[in-house]
Amino acid sequence: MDIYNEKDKFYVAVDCIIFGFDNQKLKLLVFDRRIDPFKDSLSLIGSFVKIGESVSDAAIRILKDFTGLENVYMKELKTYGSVDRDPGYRCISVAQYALIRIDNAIKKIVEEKGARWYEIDNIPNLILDHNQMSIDALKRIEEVARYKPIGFELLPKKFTIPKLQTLYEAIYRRKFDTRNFRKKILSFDVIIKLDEKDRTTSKKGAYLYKFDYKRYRELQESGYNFEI
Amino acid sequence: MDIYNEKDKFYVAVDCIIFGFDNQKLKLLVFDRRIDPFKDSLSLIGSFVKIGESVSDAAIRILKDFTGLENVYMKELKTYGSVDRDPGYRCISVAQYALIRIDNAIKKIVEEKGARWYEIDNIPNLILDHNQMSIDALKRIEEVARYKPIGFELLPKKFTIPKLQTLYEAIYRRKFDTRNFRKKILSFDVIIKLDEKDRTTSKKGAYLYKFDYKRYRELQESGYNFEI
DNA sequence: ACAAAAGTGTTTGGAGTACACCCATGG
DNA sequence: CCATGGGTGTACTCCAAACACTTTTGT
Repeated sequence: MDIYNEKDKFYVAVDCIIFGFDNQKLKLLVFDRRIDPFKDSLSLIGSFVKIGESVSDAAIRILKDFTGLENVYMKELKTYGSVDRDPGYRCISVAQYALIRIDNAIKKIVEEKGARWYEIDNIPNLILDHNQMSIDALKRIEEVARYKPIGFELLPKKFTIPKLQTLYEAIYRRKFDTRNFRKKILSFDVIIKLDEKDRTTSKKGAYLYKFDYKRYRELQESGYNFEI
Repeated sequence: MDIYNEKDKFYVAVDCIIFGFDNQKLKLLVFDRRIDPFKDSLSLIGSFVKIGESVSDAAIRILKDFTGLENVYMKELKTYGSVDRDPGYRCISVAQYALIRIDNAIKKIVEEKGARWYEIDNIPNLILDHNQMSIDALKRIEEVARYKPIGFELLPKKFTIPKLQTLYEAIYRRKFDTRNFRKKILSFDVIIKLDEKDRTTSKKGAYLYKFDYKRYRELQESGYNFEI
């Protein structure tokens, strides 16, 4: 074992599966490739890891290069390592999924970069194994959302409970009962009611809340379970 | 982006975190390295992925080479990709965790290979980031065991309910109530009672059961939840 | 007969689910 | 004044958790 053989060296790529929420639907960020290989096809964003860079740093760099975003919720999904996954050269990809807030700033940035949001049940053909990555990432989000409050990563800093509910309904593709949903969310005791209302979606207006990261971490340390 | 640079090529390793259960404690399989680098240190098993081999095939090959085992429950844990994780050369490792049944055959094999089982809360110093891998894998097992019946992978084909309970107590490091545990396990309806008894641990003898993989898959397809 | 593990039921509290109406406001 | 989305309470069901004694049999 442990025989060093120069032939057995690989390109290592990072591909990012980026999800956003536009207050209605859960969406995937897809890029129109302007350069070869696969020019004019659709793909996720990705790039090779540089030899002097950690895989996670590469992921952060790639996300920033393509979207301008930093401090984004991003986690490793899994490694895609089949021999023939990329016909051009032998390359393994460490896929990462990211959750971002869609606001006007990001909207503009991504459009400039030739990107588009697609609804998750209407994803177009992507290059290589990028469709599989998207499917796997979506499944992972469903799993993770079950016991970690990742939903807040997709919402603006200030959000209303009805929006939060719409988000979870988008993730799980089913409706929740308003009263039960509120009860559950509030019972976690990790969101703080603000004195402002959001009147953009109703005349009455809905109270804005913010996520209490500090309290969340406290509860998490003590083994609390956020199962939705 | 996508600039091919021969310099940016990596060795890709697979390291396997192998857990076993000896009817009492959950244990980790650790190897005494007989070759350089790190000769005479302790480590997990691992090797480089070959250029013509998928990452998952490499994992299967490595496990077989070191333990002789095939058809083992093995899943990807995560990728370890820091720049300085291996001082010798730039190398990323795709760690995999595996669950195996400890029987006499495997006992003999692993001893011949210079391997030893260590109790999970008494793991010695391992090379590189292998201690971190073990910690991460253990945490993952706890998570997965919560909603998938992976426990059966660690037990003999025929097992008793008290043994199954001991296993879960080893994974979660806490005691369960006998009556509630039985009730829960039997309610899943995925184990089949046999006509034999195991009398090795008591005079009365405990009925042996086997896992019903077919039924398990059926239930899984229909979205059943095996939360312990 | 006794030690040691296997096996068995019931009660209780809390959480999930189902369900329908009033509120506030802008137009 | 009415249309629209926001917000609230209760009853029922079911599952998890707590809890103690009997059975079997080798020694």
